[in-house]
Amino acid sequence: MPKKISATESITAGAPVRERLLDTADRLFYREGVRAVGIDRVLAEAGAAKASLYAHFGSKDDLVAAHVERRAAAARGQIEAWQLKVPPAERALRFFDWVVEWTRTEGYRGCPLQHIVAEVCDPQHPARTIVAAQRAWMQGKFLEWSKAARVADPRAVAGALYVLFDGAVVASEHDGVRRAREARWAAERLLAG
Amino acid sequence: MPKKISATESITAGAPVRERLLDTADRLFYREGVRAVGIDRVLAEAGAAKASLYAHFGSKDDLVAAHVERRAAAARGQIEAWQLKVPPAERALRFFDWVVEWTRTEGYRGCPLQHIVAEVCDPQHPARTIVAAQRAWMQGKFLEWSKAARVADPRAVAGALYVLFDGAVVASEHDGVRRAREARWAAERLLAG
DNA sequence: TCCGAAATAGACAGACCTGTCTGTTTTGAT
DNA sequence: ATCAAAACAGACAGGTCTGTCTATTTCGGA
Repeated sequence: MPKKISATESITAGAPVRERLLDTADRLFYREGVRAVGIDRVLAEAGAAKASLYAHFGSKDDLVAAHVERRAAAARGQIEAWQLKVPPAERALRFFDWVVEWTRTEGYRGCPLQHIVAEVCDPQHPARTIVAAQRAWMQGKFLEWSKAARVADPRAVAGALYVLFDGAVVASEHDGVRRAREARWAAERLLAG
Repeated sequence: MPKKISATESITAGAPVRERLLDTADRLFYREGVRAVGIDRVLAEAGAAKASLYAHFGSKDDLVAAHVERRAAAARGQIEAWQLKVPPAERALRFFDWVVEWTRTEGYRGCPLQHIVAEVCDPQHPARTIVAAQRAWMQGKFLEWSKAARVADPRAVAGALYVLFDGAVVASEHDGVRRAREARWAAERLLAG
């Protein structure tokens, strides 16, 4: 008799258990928050045993960190790939097209990295160090793009663009895509002047 | 023998119990998050009995909502008062001075209203409706100030300023006041052009 | 076919959570 | 001084949480 496959675990059923756990945790943690989702929910929806989770990840905190690292790495990968299709001088502005697309995606609920900082107040938490690293990486990108855009003050513009980006991400969570578009409009004016 | 006063409850000890509870909840919820703080913590630090909490607030969710409403009302009050000291045409820009001051305050940890949306995924939660109302109010303010600043496109500028505001608030939580200052710099350029 | 590694199932401990309920003490107004 | 409302103290129920542990099953390679 074939192994039973429940509706909730159908997406990654059959995959190695570590992948199944991370896929499920990633989805639930983003959708409902890392504190609201317990281990048992993840195990049930992943169709995995508790011992497997602790063998692969060690603790819930480390599972949360793995989820954050996966999201961060995915974002870096997408941004790097997207970059290649855009001339360097246009990247600072057209990055906001990428943001608009992101905030338009089904089930968009804001930035998981921002959420972690809201949910986990301990700055020593493994997930928080990943967030800090990602922010440093993003800061570097904004500076690189601002320089390539040949603006008068690349450092100031890079900082302003980062604020616009953070704002677009969180404001779109509340008010919808219009905020991401407004951020793009603002970015255009900052880069033009 | 005088009533014992513990160190943690010293700030509002002696005040009516409802006020004591709300003060304590407000402080703990903001500092550690509404899910991380249980009512037993609130009761212990407020020096109150459980029955008092449920008599005055009905449930933890309603206590959370009261905390959010208090923060929202305090922000409205501060902004209305600050407004009076600034000529209408300068309000859009100089609002960001207010933001800089806020993000400089001791123990600043971002916007409690943004945190609520990250922590509570149910849009029907009483606290979420308060957040939505506050955002509508802020949107009105930005539009009013943008019109008074006599910019070419007040609606677009108002939207951009709101994104900058959200961004300043969340980015300063991660990276410190510099982000709020960068937001002010960007606002100045948006309002000048 | 057999063996070992990996995964599963699930009981269990110990802590914490919200909310209810009972009984006692305090307090303030008459 | 008396009485009623309010607050306190704390047990209790019923649930959830993370993490550990034991025992069983699955499965691929030699």
